[in-house]
Amino acid sequence: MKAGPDIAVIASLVGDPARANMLTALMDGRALTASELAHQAGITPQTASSHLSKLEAGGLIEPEKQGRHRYYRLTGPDVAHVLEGLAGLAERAGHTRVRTGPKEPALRRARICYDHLAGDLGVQMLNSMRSQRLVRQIKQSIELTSEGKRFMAQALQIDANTLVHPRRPVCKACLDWSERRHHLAGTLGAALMSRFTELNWAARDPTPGSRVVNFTRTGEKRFAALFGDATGHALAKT
Amino acid sequence: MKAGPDIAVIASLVGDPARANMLTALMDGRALTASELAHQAGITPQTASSHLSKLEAGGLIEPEKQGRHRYYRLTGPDVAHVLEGLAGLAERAGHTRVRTGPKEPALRRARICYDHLAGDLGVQMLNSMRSQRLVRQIKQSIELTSEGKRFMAQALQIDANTLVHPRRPVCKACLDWSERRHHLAGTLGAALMSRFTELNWAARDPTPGSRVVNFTRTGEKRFAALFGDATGHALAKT
DNA sequence: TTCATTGTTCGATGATAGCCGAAGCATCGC
DNA sequence: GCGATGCTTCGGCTATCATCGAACAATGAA
Repeated sequence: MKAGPDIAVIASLVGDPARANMLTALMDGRALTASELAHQAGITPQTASSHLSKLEAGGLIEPEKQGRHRYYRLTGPDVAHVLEGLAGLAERAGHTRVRTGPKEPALRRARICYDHLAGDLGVQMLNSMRSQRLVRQIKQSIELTSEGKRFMAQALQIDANTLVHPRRPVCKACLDWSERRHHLAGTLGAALMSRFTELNWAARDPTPGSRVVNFTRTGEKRFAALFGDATGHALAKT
Repeated sequence: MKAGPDIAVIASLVGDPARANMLTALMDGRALTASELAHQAGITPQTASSHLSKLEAGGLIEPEKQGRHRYYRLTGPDVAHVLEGLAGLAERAGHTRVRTGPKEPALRRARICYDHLAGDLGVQMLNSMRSQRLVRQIKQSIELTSEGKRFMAQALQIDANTLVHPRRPVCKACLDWSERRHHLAGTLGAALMSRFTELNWAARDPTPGSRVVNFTRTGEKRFAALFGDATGHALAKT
């Protein structure tokens, strides 16, 4: 008579409180690690692992391995839209919820990730480079366009030809620790960071062990002039 | 730490296969009886009753009592949108489903409901009257506008003043047995039907006990000229 | 009234699924 | 190499919840 589960299987995935908490934590387009999602949902890692594999099998989230971590994000904006719709119905029915807060503002703003720029400004830079078509991103791999090469030479005196390295890519998308979006790694990312310090636009914080990067006033202006503040909006797919 | 159920409660309502089947059966905006929804879901009436009260408590459906029956419909187009979104995600994940078929075409087309016109044409007539602003509908109650009175007098020689009755309203929305949308009842509905027979536009089927109404060729043309074929689209609320 | 139909409530049963402890891989840093 | 961290798999426990039988309430028809 009737067909299989259909929308019920998807809805039941969202229907579990633990999974729903995970999904709402991912709604802004960021990617979170499995253990963070477990913490968000208030469950142990082993339970979270079970939930995450179910969500992945249902096509709601997709993983990205990065070292020991496993980052999860929503598979697309349509998933977020459905979640928003459900939240709307829930609100209409009288249910509410709370939000989380930020922490460590300086570290979130700008910091060193190995040898390149990370944090809010790092993500912002890559977003701007994408929208200016300085780079072209196919899946995980990024490459510099011809306009990008011109831009690097002209604005920052970086010769793209000197960046090629036998064991390291020129451009690489690196998942950002605080923003949970990609910023630019690779030899270009490193070259940009060292250029910023050479030009006195920015410097690593003197406190030993700190990874905070402090921008000077003029440095921040010049940076903004080159890489705007094209703050990617919430649902943009990294 | 975390707030209440939030979207999980809503999603878990849709997450049960039986409830999901009920909701998808309601997605086209029609209203169905409790027992029909039970049949759609393949469960017994008592189980369906439990599900329906939960869905109603969750604000996804709303009931309308009509005689012995209890018709349920979605509370609004937003519910249907969320269900569509879930169906999209389910389809993307590889799940499918089937559809039901029609039956009893003549009876669905046009028939007598007590003393007025029901079926596809009955629903069509009320829809057309609404879009022509001949009637004004507030909630369940319908009233004839001044244009409506003019229209009735001019096109069909019906004097609205003769329709008032101590114990029966002039206009009344009556839930349609086959279409599951409203058609026009009340003294106006009855007057229209008898006028149609007087004008030889339509006649009750001669077979004893049949409630089918047969329209003549010219009758169908005249009827269409007055009440167009403003087929209400799926998500229009009744 | 009496009967039939529709829909509800109650109670018991059963199966699904979330949950965690313990152990097993994989990766990173030393 | 070693230990630490992050994540997964396995096994068993428990609770929630869908399901149906039976009885009850409400409405319409004869």
